[in-house]
Formats: sequence, C-alpha cells, structure tokens
Amino acid sequence: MRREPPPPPSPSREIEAALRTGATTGIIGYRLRRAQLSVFQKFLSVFDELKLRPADYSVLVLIADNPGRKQTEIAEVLGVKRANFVTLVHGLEERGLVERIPSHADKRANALHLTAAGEAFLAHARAVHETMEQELIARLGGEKARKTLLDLLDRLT
Amino acid sequence: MRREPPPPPSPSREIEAALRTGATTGIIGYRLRRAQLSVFQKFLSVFDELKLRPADYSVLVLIADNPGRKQTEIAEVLGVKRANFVTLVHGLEERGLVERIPSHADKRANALHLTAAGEAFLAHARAVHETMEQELIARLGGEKARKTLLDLLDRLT
DNA sequence: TATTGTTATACTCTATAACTATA
DNA sequence: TATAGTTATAGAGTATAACAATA
Repeated sequence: MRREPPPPPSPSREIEAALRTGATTGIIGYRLRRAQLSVFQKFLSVFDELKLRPADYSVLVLIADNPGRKQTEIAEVLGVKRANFVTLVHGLEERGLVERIPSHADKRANALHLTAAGEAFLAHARAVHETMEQELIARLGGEKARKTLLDLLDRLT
Repeated sequence: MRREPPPPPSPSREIEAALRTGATTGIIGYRLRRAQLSVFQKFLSVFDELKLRPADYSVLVLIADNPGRKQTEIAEVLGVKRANFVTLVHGLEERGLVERIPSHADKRANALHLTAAGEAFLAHARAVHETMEQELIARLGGEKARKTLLDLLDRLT
C-alpha cells in the first residue's frame, strides 16, 4: 500500500493557513466564492465534451420544464439581462437544441421550446449532471448534508 | 397592525417555483452561485462608500496579517493571476493604503506592507465588514449555523 | 406609453504570452 | 534556466442605452 506523497511546504500554504485562522476566519463571502468557483470548475471540466456552460444548461432545463415561455421570462428567472440572453439562446438555436417560435398571441414575443434533438441532448446532459451531483453529495457527507447546505444557502439569497 | 402587501403573482414567480421544485431541485452549483452573488451584492452596497471591492478587501486583510510577503505569494493564495494582481495592488498603492518595498534580499521582488493610513482604513473596513458578517450570521440562524455552512463549503472546495 | 427582442457598447474579471531584470 | 514584476491583449460575463415592431 502506497502512501500519498506529502504536499511540499510552500509559502502559499503558510499564508493560506494564516488566512484560514485568526482574524479572517469567518469571511462567509470569501468561502462562498471559493466553493462556487470550485464547483463551477468541476462543471466546466465535466461538461467540456458537451460544450455546455452552466448558463446553457440552466436555460435548457428551464425551457424543458417550462415550454412555451418568452425569452424575457426565462432570462429574468435566471438573472440574465434580456439583451445578453439573446446571444445565449441564439447559440442554442444554432446547435439545433432550441426553437424560437413566434407567438401568435403576442407578435413581439418568441415562445421557447426544445427540439427533439434538444430533448435527447438534455436527457444525456441531465444524466451527466446527476453523476456530478452525486459526487458533490458524497463530498458533503450525504443527502442530509446536501439538504442542510441548500437550506443555509437559501437563507443567504 | 398592517399586513405586508402580497407580492403580485408574476410569470417569473411561477417559473421560479417550477425551477425550485421537481427535477431541478438539487442543483448545488446553481444555488451556490445565487447565494454567492447575493452576498457579493450586499458587500458591494455596504462597501460602496469605502470604494472597496471584495478582492481589494481580501488583499488588505491578507497583507495586514502577512506583512512583507511578495506580490506573487499574496496573489497565488487569493487565486488571482500575478499579471492581474499588478493593477489591483497598484490601485491600493495609489490610494496610499499599501506600500511596495523593493526587497534587498531578492531585488526582483516587492515586499508588501500596509501604510499607517492603510492600517487605519482597514480597521474601519474590518468593523464595517464585521457588521455585515453578523447580519449574515443572523440570517443563517446563529453561530452554529455559520460553522455548519463553512464546514460544508470547505468540503466542496 | 409600455413591452419584446435586438444591436451596440462598455466595463469588469479572468487568462495567456512575452518582455526585463534579476536569481 | 527559472522566477518576480510588468505590459499588452483577448475572452468571458455583465451592465445600460437605444431602436423597430407590437401591445
């Protein structure tokens, strides 16, 4: 049985230790940012093959669960400006995953739907995501820990 | 006693409800991002008068607790590229908060210190931050909840 | 008048390459 | 050769203003 090689002592480790102790221990925003960046980095590497960014995935999920909604509605829920949402949804449309169907009830609006290809693609993406999610849950220490985390995060939002 | 006016039912609320239930309930990364953005937004509004961004504050705290370190060391711990750290620390230097003292041990390096003005400024900033932190802790439900959150976040990092 | 989608634009943050002066 | 600081630059993400078509 091989031992893990010990990490080399480096100045940055000393400083990191200092950052994590003493007067700076309780910086919630800082720890939140580091954790979020770490999870997003994981997401990017896992979804690299699918060419899906976090925003793309959330848009696909939201359209799938709420078909026929206007661009403005989907964008608002995700906290994306409608001006920036245009580029996002056009990219998904060019890949044949999303359809922008002109609404006959309101000729200004586009109703968003997934294509058949989009549904199939999302099914695969959801499976990939579920695997990642299970790994995160394992790291947290189980389902109960996940629920605790989401509850605490909601109180900050 | 007046009742709060009920929030108007809007399409976005319906969609948000859909997002928070069903198949998309457990997206840890999404919830993490929303909470982080919310806390950073709070930070920006609270520190607007001090013209301090989150990265600025963390740099000041780190220099104060680890005086004499090189730029590269501080930058690395914070996850900032040393190229981008230059602009950051120069800004703090122009405001008279930080000194870049050429190291005589290594003529390539700058040793970072806070000026007297920087120390005073940081003392004030720390007080402001502590107030914000206490508010976050209250929202979480107390010290124990904060400890639980930081522990869970560490497992994701 | 207000809203939907859109374009244009700008600002911040982040990432890489390349240079200089030292080591 | 490698490292510290620096400059230049490019790419995301995000913000606002303004326009045409429609409500």
